[in-house]
Formats: sequence, structure tokens, C-alpha cells
Amino acid sequence: MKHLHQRIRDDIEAKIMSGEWPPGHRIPYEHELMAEYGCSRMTVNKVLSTLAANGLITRRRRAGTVVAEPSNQQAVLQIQDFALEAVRAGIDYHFKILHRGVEPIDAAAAQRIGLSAGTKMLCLSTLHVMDNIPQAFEQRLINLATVPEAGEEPFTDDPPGTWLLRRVPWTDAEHIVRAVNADSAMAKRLQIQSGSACLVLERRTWQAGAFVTEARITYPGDRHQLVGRFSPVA
Amino acid sequence: MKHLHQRIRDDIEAKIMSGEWPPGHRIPYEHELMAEYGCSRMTVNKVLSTLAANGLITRRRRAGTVVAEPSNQQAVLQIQDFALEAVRAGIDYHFKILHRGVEPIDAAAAQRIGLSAGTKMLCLSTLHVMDNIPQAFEQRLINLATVPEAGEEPFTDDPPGTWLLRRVPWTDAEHIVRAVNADSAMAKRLQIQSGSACLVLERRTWQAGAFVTEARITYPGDRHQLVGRFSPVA
DNA sequence: TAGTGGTCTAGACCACCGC
DNA sequence: CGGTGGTCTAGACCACTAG
Repeated sequence: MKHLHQRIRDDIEAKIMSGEWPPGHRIPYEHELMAEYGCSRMTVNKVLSTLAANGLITRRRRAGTVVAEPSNQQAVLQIQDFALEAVRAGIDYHFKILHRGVEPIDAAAAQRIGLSAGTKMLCLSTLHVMDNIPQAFEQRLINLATVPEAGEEPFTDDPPGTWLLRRVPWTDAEHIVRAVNADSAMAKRLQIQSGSACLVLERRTWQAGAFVTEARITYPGDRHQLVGRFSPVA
Repeated sequence: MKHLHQRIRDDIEAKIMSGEWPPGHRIPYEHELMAEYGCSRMTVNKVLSTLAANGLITRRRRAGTVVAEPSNQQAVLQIQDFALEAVRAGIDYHFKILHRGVEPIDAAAAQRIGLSAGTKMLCLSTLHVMDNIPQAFEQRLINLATVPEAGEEPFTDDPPGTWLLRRVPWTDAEHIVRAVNADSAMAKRLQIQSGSACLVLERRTWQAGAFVTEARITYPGDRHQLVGRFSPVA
């Protein structure tokens, strides 16, 4: 790892995301992390402050630092992971891949993303189901030039988003949020009325300038909202 | 101001937001800000790093720090200002206050916000019009206990959001994004078809724990999207 | 009241990159 | 090459609050 604070942050994030440190778990005090990593307090403080600003942990004087309770609402502008979120929230979750194919990118998408037309993309359509109710429909393009191993991945254990998050660290991301009326096909998939308002979250991620993936995720508008909480200081 | 880095950040943000430092303007070097505020380099570095993470400025070694180019799309999770955005984008803009009244907060809203029921709120409904097309309908509550002078403000020059941004610095904010179908009243106001999907942005802001304002802004879903761009480290 | 996090200092070395 | 930002140190004092 290049920087010490990156390594510390990655370690803590991994322990939280894996469930090894569940919500409410007390995180080592700053002086303990200082000793563990052999660094100064400023360094661990920066890491913990950043994680707190991102909502992953909660810090209170005297009481210490604990893993934050997962919100049942999604934070806008964070890379989301249905499987992880469901595990943290204790919800039954499964997914179903409805379509899979390798296709050259079409002109419109190439323009949108900033790639040359014809680049080979793995195209996946996935339905995310929680407690037996369809909660989201995901259309995803994965750039096989950046992530060639995705072409051989069956996506049986983890949905594409989770698999990608674990495999390809992203360095830049872009989110777009829109509202659309469900067409009949979408309504059928999500078990909602045709014409219902849906929230569409479009996310594109890059790794060091190389395009990784685009996901268009459609949520029933009456069951989902995106939430962000923040302070100017961060 | 309580903390030095807050004061530095507020100064810089104010200069950027007011247009005194336009996009591309070079921001003083860290050592210059150290001298100006009589503080250590770590302090100004924290401020500038935060502003860079928020996308307000761009930093490059050797080249220095400059005010970032504004995006033509709205950033989710930033306090938005129709008037300012329109000016920056060169669009004709005006607004119309459709309703104004002082009312005690109802029980549901009090619960939602975390206030005691009956607190006096200034209630405003505002239509935002750009190039003669209604682009957003805003329903806003302003806490007269926190901002008493709002009760006497006619809101002739600036819409309520702009006026508030200039007058009351916020320390915490929460955004909620949802998708809803337009009812007939909303459809008429926004000149769209009844049932059209609309994006609803709900924003609440606090100043040092005191509730300031809640705004529910409804956009035609086909004409607006919220965009955020970010990197993991911040 | 004692222990925690919040902030700040006055240095330091290094990587990057425009000149 | 030199100047910039990125990171880090080894302290310090203070604010808050649980016990």
C-alpha cells in the first residue's frame, strides 16, 4: 500500500464490511491504533475522521468510536452494494441474472461514457430481491478491456456489483439520479403498476482513468429513497 | 467563529460563492494562507484538502490550487441555489412566490424534523422558472425561532433559498431524493402531464443543532437529473 | 474527574511536475 | 531544478461527557 493512512482505512473498512466488526462494535481507541500501526495520532485521527464523515463509524468524546448502525436508507454518492447492505441490515437477499451477453458498445453509450465505439462490453441484467419482493432492477455494462476476467465469471455467489467492488478498486465515480415512469416491462419485473414513478440511479466508475463499469439501477419510487447527511467540514 | 479551520474555510467558500474568485482563479498557496491566518501548514492543508474533496477547488503539485470549473449539472449533496446556478449557466431565471404564511408546525413535520410541535414556521411555496418554463416547485418551512428576521423579509429580489444561504450559515444538512408521480395540482404548476414521474429533493439544514429550514423541491423527472462526481479517499 | 476525541503546532521528507 | 502539495511526526491544550 502506498500510504499508511490508506492501509489503516482499508483494514478498518474491510473489518466492517466483512461483518467481523458488526454495527455497535467498539473500534480501537486512537492510541491503540497508534501502537498497532506504529504511527502518530494525527494519522489515525485523519482516517477515523474520514470514516466518520462517510457515516461508517460514529465517534463521541469519552465514549469512543463504534461501527455505525446501518441506515435502512441508502446514502447517495456512496458505492452501494445490495448484498452487503442486506447482510448488515439482516434482510433476506437473493438475486437473479435475467440476461447476459457480450456485445460491442453502441454509439450512444460510447459517447456517454467516453469510449471508442465497438469496445467489447459484458452486458448483464440483474434483479435484486429482498424478502421475496423485487427491490431493484440493474442493467450493467462491464468493460472487458479493463476487467477481462469478468467474461469468465459465472456470478453465482455474488451479484456483479459485489464481485466488481471486491475485485476492481475504483478511483473515480459518477452518479446520476433521475425519475422515470415505469414502462410495462419494468413494471412487470418490479411487480409495480405500469407508469409508477421509479428512481433511476446511474453509476459509472473508473480506475485510474480506465472505464470499469456502468450500472443503471431502477428502484420502485414508493419503496426507496436516497439519503445523504453531511456537514460542510467533512 | 469557533475553530480556525472553519473560519478559513468559510472565508474561501464565501469568496468563491460570491464570484470574487471566479472559476480558474488561483487560490493563495498554503504558505501564504499560513502567513495570513498565522497558523500552521497542517491547518490550511486540511481546509484545502476538504474543499478539493468537495469539488470546489482543484489542486495540482507545482501548479497550485485554483477554483474548480462549475458543472452544468447539479451536484447531489450540495446546497443548491437556483439563482446562482442560473447566473453561472447564463440562463434567464425568475421566481414566483405562490403562497406565504406563518403557521405552527404540524405534528408529522415536528416528528420528522425533531422539533416540539407548535413551533412557528414561515411556510413558502415558490415556483422557479427558467426561460419561461417552470422548472421546479419548492415548498419550504423556515424556523422563525432560528431565523426571526425571515418573517419580515419580502423575498422580492432573491428567492428564499438564496436569501437563507446568504444569511444563515449551515453546519449540517440532510438530503432525501425520491421519485413520485405528479398529482394534478403539481402537474398544472409544472406544466407537465398528470402522473409524470417527478424527482423530489427534500433538504433539511441545521445551524449548530438548531433547525433552520426544510425544503421540498419537485422537479419534472424528464428535465432534471442530480449528478455527483467523487473519489474514494476524499 | 478522568479519558476520549477535536484541534492545532512547528517542524520534516518526499513525489510530482512546470519551468 | 525548484516550488508545490501529500503525508507524517511527536508533541500540546482543550471540549466534551460517561461514570
